[in-house]
Amino acid sequence: MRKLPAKLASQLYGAAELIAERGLDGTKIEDIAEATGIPKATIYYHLDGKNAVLEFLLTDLLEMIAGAVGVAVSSAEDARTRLEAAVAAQLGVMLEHPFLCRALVGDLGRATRLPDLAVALRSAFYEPIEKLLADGVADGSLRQVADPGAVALSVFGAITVAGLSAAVEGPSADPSADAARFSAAVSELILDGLATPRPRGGHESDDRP
Amino acid sequence: MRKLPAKLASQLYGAAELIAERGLDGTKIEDIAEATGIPKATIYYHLDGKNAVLEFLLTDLLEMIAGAVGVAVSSAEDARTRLEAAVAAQLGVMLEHPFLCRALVGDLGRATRLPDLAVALRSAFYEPIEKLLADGVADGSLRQVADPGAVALSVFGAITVAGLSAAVEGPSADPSADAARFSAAVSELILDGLATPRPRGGHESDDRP
DNA sequence: TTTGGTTTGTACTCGCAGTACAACATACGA
DNA sequence: TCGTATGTTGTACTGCGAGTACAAACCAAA
Repeated sequence: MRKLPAKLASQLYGAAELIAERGLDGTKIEDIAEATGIPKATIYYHLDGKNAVLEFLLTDLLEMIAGAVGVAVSSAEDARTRLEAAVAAQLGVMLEHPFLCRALVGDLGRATRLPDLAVALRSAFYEPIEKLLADGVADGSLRQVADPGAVALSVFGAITVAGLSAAVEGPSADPSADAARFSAAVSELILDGLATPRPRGGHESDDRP
Repeated sequence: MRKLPAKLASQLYGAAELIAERGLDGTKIEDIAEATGIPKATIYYHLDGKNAVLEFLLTDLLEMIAGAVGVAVSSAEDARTRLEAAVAAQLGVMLEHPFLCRALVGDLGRATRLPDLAVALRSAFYEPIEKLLADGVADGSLRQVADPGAVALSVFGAITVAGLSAAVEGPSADPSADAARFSAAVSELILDGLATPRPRGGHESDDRP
């Protein structure tokens, strides 16, 4: 349980695809043992069971996301720009780890029921956004909205679902290209909205009379 | 298996809260039997096991959502207005059935692995939105976006995550008020975006120099 | 009353998570 | 060199709970 040696940790990733594909329930500990090359007895020596395997993998993913987003968010730009960067960062990490993402969707329920993970989830995904929205109002780069909490939640949903479903579509040949595509789409949506009055970013051209 | 008598169906809903709370794995068939008053043997007579219980409940939820959204979408208004109505409809149903929603999040993985459900999920949530966006471009009430598929996905995410997490927060005293609140926030986001240039709906007042 | 669907209790099988434990490896001092 | 501590692994076992088998009711209709 404590501090899982690096070698084993890296081997454990071999289980991600399995879990992503069949769900944790559909995956026997023996399968994990076989896929990772770590014998069952050893797994149990270090980890408190199946859930702990998932927890380990997902914690890692969440930390990567939180890290990347953290960097994106802490630049000196205005909040609007940082929001775009955060979107790109989150989607970038997610698309780089499609199996982990799929495992996350697949066992989201379990994940939210593992207290540590629930916290990690919140701090990886939701909190940075919440903060950016507040910053944006302060620096004038984002609008004041009526219900910031609910909006932050939606923004979080927009980003995350895009990433998750991209990951579910199966691993792509060029994750970073996909990430760029999705991140442009998401940013376009959450910054400029869908209603017709002219956007302002400028990289658009929909003038047809 | 087929056509589960109405009486049993209604009793089965008694299992929703249980499943929402502990996840399907954490819920023994015996627990379900006890909670619903339907003896285990009878459950197995009609249903193909635990998954089928979940499938039954979620199919129902998804049909309710698809139905409500379907109505909202088929009015004579322009697409923008119908989009708002669809958001409100989806959130309305979701908040009316918090336990089912929680069960859905909790066992999303299983849900997506049950083929019928995956289809129902798509057609309840995603497809109507996709269509509305296209309609909106056609009737001029919504912008043309660069990547409609990805944007539709994000919109879907924005709505659904808002609803889901509202449901997870625990059942509210006044679901329809919450639904209205969330639906306003989501519509505000996806229609007008967050960037600073003036919104156009008009019910905003953030002029502070 | 017979027939055919339901309902339910009881008792069973069986797969798999988790545990126990013994044998072995490795390492680091003394 | 031994001893002690810490990891590694095989093997055999326990226990829980899903799903099954089945027989005995039950309840229409015909």
